[in-house]
Amino acid sequence: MEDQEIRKAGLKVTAPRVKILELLENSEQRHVSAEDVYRMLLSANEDIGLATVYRVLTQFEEAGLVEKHHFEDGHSVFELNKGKHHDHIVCVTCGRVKEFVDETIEDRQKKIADELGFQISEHDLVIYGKCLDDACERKP
Amino acid sequence: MEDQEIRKAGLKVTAPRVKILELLENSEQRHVSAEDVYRMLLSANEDIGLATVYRVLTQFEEAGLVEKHHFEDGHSVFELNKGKHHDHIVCVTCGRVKEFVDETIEDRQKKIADELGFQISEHDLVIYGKCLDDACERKP
DNA sequence: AAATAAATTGAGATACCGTATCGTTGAGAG
DNA sequence: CTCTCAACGATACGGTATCTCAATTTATTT
Ligand SMILES: [Zn+2]
Ligand SMILES: [Zn+2]
Ligand SMILES: [Zn+2]
Ligand SMILES: [Zn+2]
Repeated sequence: MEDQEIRKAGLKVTAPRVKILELLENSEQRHVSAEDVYRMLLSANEDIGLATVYRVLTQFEEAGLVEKHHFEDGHSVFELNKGKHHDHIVCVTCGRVKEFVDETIEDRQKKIADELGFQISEHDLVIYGKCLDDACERKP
Repeated sequence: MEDQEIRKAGLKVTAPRVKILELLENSEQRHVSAEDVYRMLLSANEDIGLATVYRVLTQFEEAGLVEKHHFEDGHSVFELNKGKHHDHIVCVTCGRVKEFVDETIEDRQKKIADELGFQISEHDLVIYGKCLDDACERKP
């Protein structure tokens, strides 16, 4: 269960942590903000404070359970760590997010960092555009 | 002078706009935050409000005079628009920023957007790492 | 199972970046 | 020069995220 993962991360097993991890694993959307999580918890009648949501997500990030990304629209989004790196393409209209991996891009970045004298630690690549999905429309 | 550029952008030529544009053109650092600009203006004994700095930078961005980027450390940074697109590599220790252009990466992104059904509008690629500069150390 | 020490929680206060408001000032057209 | 409206500075405000703190809960030790 989730209990094991939480324990393995060096954290005590508490109701909020279990609920949030469950939620991330079962969520329709892979990429969710802290507010998204908070609202989902409210819908599920879970009495968990917003501060706790931020705290737990941050702890999960530090433990490597989740990753945090900054998209342009303002707030951070979190996603379960799948283990393999990927980048994102985001629809500027409907917010849909897709993931991709391109080894060529990855390799070029290593080369660039090398040439410019940087020991690369990570990178963020986000492509923004308009998706061609039929149901694409601005969110309320 | 700067007056021409501002006029060409469709904006009235006012002291704050001229001062801020001068500052961007003469600044040691190409990539500066609104707060940076504000502090530099204070140092130069210019009596310009922070709200005006934000306003003017935003107007410059809308006019295409400057570009705005989000790095991970929190606040936005602005830079004069050089006309040609480039990406950034940022030192996580000292904050040094270098620019690069890689046509291979640019091409791959177009291809990816195409394959995933997105009409690409822009992208943000930032590499983070530790620079090998002698004077690299965490800022106060 | 009860006691204990330490970590975690929720509510609210607080911090931070950036924007909106508003009365005053000043650019620039006529 | 006059007049009009954009732009200004100060300050209040908004949204996201963090901090504080008393009360609770966990997990370990009797
Ligand atoms: Zn869309
Ligand atoms: Zn992802
Ligand atoms: Zn740049
Ligand atoms: Zn450095």
